Amino acid sequence: MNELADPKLNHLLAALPAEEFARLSPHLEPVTMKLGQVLYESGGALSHMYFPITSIVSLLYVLENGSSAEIAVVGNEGILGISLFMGGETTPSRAVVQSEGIGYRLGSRRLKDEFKEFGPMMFLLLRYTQALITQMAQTAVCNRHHSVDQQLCRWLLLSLDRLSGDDLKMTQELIANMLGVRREGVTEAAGKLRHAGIISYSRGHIRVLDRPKLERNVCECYAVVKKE
Amino acid sequence: MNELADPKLNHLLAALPAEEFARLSPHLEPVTMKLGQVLYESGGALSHMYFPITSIVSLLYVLENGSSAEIAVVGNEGILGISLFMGGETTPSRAVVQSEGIGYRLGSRRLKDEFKEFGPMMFLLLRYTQALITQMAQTAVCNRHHSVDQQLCRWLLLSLDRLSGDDLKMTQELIANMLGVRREGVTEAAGKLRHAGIISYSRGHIRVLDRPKLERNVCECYAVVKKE
DNA sequence: AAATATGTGTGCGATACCGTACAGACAGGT
DNA sequence: ACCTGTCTGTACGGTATCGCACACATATTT
Repeated sequence: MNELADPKLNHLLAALPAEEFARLSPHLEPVTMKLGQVLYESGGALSHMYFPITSIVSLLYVLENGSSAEIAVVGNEGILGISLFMGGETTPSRAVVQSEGIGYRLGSRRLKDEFKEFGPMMFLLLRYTQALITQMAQTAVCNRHHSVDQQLCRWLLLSLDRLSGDDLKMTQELIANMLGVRREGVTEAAGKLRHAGIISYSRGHIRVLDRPKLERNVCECYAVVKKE
Repeated sequence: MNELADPKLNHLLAALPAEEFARLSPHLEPVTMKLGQVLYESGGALSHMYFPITSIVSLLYVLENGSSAEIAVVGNEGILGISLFMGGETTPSRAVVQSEGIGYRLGSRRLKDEFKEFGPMMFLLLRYTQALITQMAQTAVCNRHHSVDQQLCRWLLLSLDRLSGDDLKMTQELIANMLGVRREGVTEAAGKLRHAGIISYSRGHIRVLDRPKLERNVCECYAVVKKE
């Protein structure tokens, strides 16, 4: 990668006043995030905080028996590694790259120093954490009360919002992991959407054809999370 | 109430260094929390932060159609109103008193001032928030993957841990609201536990007879949340 | 070209939970 | 003692999701 993306494409970094950004930017390290890459393991130590630019990362919570559920999604609107400044050294969830792309990262030491300046960075991080909590809560109720069909719509839209095009590279198997349902359930729900002419897909490539229709199928949870 | 409880029975206040506690304590206002009382409405403004002593409060997330799910429980180990210092003026969830009791509260203005001292209070609050996030995440996966039976066990144990005795005052209807299931589902699950000699109950009074057995029925989620 | 791996479609029966309906048990007030 | 409201027990069909099994299609490797 010869051309480096502007760190300010991450909304959080963009919201930082010039002075703070200048102080931080020498320490920002560009990283490419590969599909399926695990940034944090659940219970593991955190060495960096990540600022996605074109990538999307899922926060998964994994049970002992291996079944899992997505509790939040982070794209260029947010950051990964909030536990770092919240006081824990470890994170309870696993962070998996859901859509390949680039981003920046910041060493934990540097981040903590910046946080302890009690400046704009701290308030930004806290406000984002608040938004993340909201997203988690909404996801939790959605899990409980809405059908797989609806959840798939929500998931597609949330992913789409964080990407430029109408394409996403993602197998039904992986989506099933995120939603915490069977792969067959996703196949069926996706089949309905395809039949309705809303999406098309094949072997790990999904294309959204009719976004307005997709939005008419989704549950209220999408709007709430989007507002963030 | 002539006799006032010691504010330090709240773990968070207890963890505060003497100096900070002295500064805060004149502003702590004792409150009684009645069963079913709503401390915060979802989307509403927050005037105070609450420190439960003998009460237990549930954080509920309510959908448009009225169905709800509990996303976290707070007793004397924690606080209510984290949105206050996280930067939002409103909270996304509804806070309902689940077990009658007393507590203290602190005006939002005073709290924010204290938070901005960037002292021990801030770090305590942040660490607790981290624990709360963990609890929310665990609850979310539990919702998705575990049976009503297991969730009821978890719920009973979590409530019990925050009380002194083996009794709780709580109808099956309310438990159902918390777990986001039908009342009949709770009746059935509770019936099984009673039949197994683990609990007894009648008209809003539940008594746990055999806690070890209850713990053998619960899912892993309980242990994780308890560790906090 | 053949062999293998990966992703998707489909078709069961099993089951957990839902929605609804109603009956009985108990508490409190008049 | 009665009425009324609240809490609990039970039943029944309906449905979404599960768990499993297997066929098929399309990439990827050999």
